[in-house]
Amino acid sequence: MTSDAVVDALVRSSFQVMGVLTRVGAGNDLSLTQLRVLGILRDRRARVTDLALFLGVDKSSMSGLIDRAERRGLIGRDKSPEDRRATDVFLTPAGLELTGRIYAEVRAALEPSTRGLDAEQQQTLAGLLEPILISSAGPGPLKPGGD
Amino acid sequence: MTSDAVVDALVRSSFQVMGVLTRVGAGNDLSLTQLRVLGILRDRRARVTDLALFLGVDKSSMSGLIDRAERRGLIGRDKSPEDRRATDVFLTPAGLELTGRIYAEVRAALEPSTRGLDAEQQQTLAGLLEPILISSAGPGPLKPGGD
DNA sequence: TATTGTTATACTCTATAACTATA
DNA sequence: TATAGTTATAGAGTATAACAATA
Repeated sequence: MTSDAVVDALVRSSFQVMGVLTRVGAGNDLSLTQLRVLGILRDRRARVTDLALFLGVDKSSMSGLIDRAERRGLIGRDKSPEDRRATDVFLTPAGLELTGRIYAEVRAALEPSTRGLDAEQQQTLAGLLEPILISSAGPGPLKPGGD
Repeated sequence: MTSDAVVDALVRSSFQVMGVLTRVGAGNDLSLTQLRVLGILRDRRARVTDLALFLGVDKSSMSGLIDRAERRGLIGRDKSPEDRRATDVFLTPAGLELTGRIYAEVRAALEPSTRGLDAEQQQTLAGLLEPILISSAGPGPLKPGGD
């Protein structure tokens, strides 16, 4: 059985974290979804469909997101050599640089939220959030955005 | 000092919680923002500007959100008796009913995420998230969506 | 036939600017 | 003058449907 208190705390803290991410993104003219795309591509290439699955959006929406980021020079597209139907998406040097700066901003912006916890509490919190994550995150290069 | 591990766990769990909320909302033809509006109005009336401040959106965006919810019969508007410039927004009986059902859905959808934790761990988690919340939540009827 | 990605279309969400009504 | 709210406008994000290219 799950108590309402945990659920409420999770939901409210999530809205707060999302608020921070939204604001940092907006400060760089990036939506929350684009922020995630950049984060995913930070250490790998990915296909359009895989990105769409992971983010839980339609592939047509993904096309638009990539279009706009590509127009800004943050993202590039390559025809996949293995499957000529597929398109590999990747960060340009400018995209990589921006992503790095934004992630530093996110950590800085979230710092006040975690400042109230000492090192041990932070470790405990990270540990308790782990089982919540494993219910969706898995191995493999990218996982669908299911629950 | 804040470790990257906590921040990463917070961000990732938040995206997962948002994913659940987005899916539950979509299943009821409601955006995340509209879900929040209904949640806020569940136990109080609120003015347009206060809602906008709390959600971190412009008042003109708020007007549109309210318009669409009103058109669906979920929300009503009243001219405030105290200040005739202001508009009080509230849930209709249909809106209240829908909100109740949706919140039950959200708890059910989030249940698998918290199932891995026993009662004591859940309590600990809620407690550790508390300091994160207090950095933004406060007393008063509604608080702006700042960090 | 099935899959990958794009395009066309329509609607929601969002902010900015201009406006009305009230304070 | 300042504040509360709406409307007009424009752009991003989203899904559905139809399409071309490839498997």
